[in-house]
Amino acid sequence: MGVKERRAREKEQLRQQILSAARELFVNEGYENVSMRKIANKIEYSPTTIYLYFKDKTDLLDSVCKETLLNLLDTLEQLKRNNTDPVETLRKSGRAYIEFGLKYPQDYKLTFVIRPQFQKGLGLDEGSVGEQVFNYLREMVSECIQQQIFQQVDVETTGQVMWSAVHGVTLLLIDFPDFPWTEKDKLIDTVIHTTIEGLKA
Amino acid sequence: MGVKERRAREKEQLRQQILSAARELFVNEGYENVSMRKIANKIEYSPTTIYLYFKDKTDLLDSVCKETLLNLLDTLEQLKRNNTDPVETLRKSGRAYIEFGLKYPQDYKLTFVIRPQFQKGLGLDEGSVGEQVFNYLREMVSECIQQQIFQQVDVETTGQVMWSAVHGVTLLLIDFPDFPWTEKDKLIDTVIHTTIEGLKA
DNA sequence: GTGTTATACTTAACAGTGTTAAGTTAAATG
DNA sequence: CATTTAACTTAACACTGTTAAGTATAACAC
Repeated sequence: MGVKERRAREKEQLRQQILSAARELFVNEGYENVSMRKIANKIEYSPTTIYLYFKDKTDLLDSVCKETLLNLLDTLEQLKRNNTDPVETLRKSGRAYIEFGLKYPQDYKLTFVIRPQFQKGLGLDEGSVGEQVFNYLREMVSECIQQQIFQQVDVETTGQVMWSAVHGVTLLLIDFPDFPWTEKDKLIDTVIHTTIEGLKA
Repeated sequence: MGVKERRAREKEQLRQQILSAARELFVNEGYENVSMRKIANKIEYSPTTIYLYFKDKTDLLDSVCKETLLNLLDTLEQLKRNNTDPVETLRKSGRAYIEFGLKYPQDYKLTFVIRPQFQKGLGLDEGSVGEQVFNYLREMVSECIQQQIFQQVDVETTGQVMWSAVHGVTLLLIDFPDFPWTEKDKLIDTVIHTTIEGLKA
């Protein structure tokens, strides 16, 4: 009975094709400026075919964002491998997070800014990839607290403060590219350094 | 020759009418979900009339955002009145900034997130209201540095770090209302406190 | 008061949007 | 080979931002 499996494989293949066409267009032209017809043209199918694979345009957005979060998670997880100093690991994680956002600015905005506008349900539900990313942060922060490096003992609050800092600088750098920023790397380092020192104090 | 002046006054009045109808709709229904026809209906004019007062929809957005920035600037300026301790003033300014964002979440997003997506030119040009807001921040930070309270001596970097922190927490609280945040006020206070302590260290 | 001009506004239209219902083609099953 | 089923398309609906052309009215000159 290999037929059904081949068909399923083909379906999955087209699904992926749609997804990557959508991502490419969303990223290059902006979510609002991409029409279902544009995506359809790119993959050489009729527009309505997409609706056989995705409920609607926001479902497509959802799936693109989920992929982005998986990529982010993967990037972060790779840092954990050789974690010696917990503070150094946290610092590196912060850097990696921001750099990820700057490397894929449109994907980042899509995931952390555009998506919430359309899907009130945050995508941080239990077991979701979004939650896994925040769990990673919790873990990093937790180790710093356990070693009594941080004054603040509440893991949740500490993690949220850290997230605020990196999220803030990432979005500002993306959204206001013409602003007379301090040298980019210096700004990023100072943001992370300041936050960590503040948590120590 | 009072006629021309009356006419000008009437034009300005309609312009304001359009603007406040647009703001109300943008805020309540989201920029994307508001059509020119909707705005026109609300003010009981034909859709094309709007184009006699605003170049296009993004121009309307621009004007709404400018008003928002003026409101924010006004809110901040009022804090400067009785400034005794510069650190305390900076702390209060940070709080006021975040609270402004949370009080008018849609206006905040419109100004600091949606607008940059449509208008690459940031609205932080010389002499703009946006620049005035950042100048306020510069001023606050500068006083802390002058009194040698902050270790970091670069006004620009310090200001940008501060902005990152408050911008970040504001947007996170707006965009992920269902996330299990620490008690909101505690989070805000900790973000500001951490950043300021970090800058001292 | 009448004719002319400029201003303010509207109507109609274009090319595009997300999405659905109905119709068609082609492949797998009996 | 006939039938069922899955995959895909066509046509349409109600909407979008925006422009060109047309209309009515108010202000002006005489």
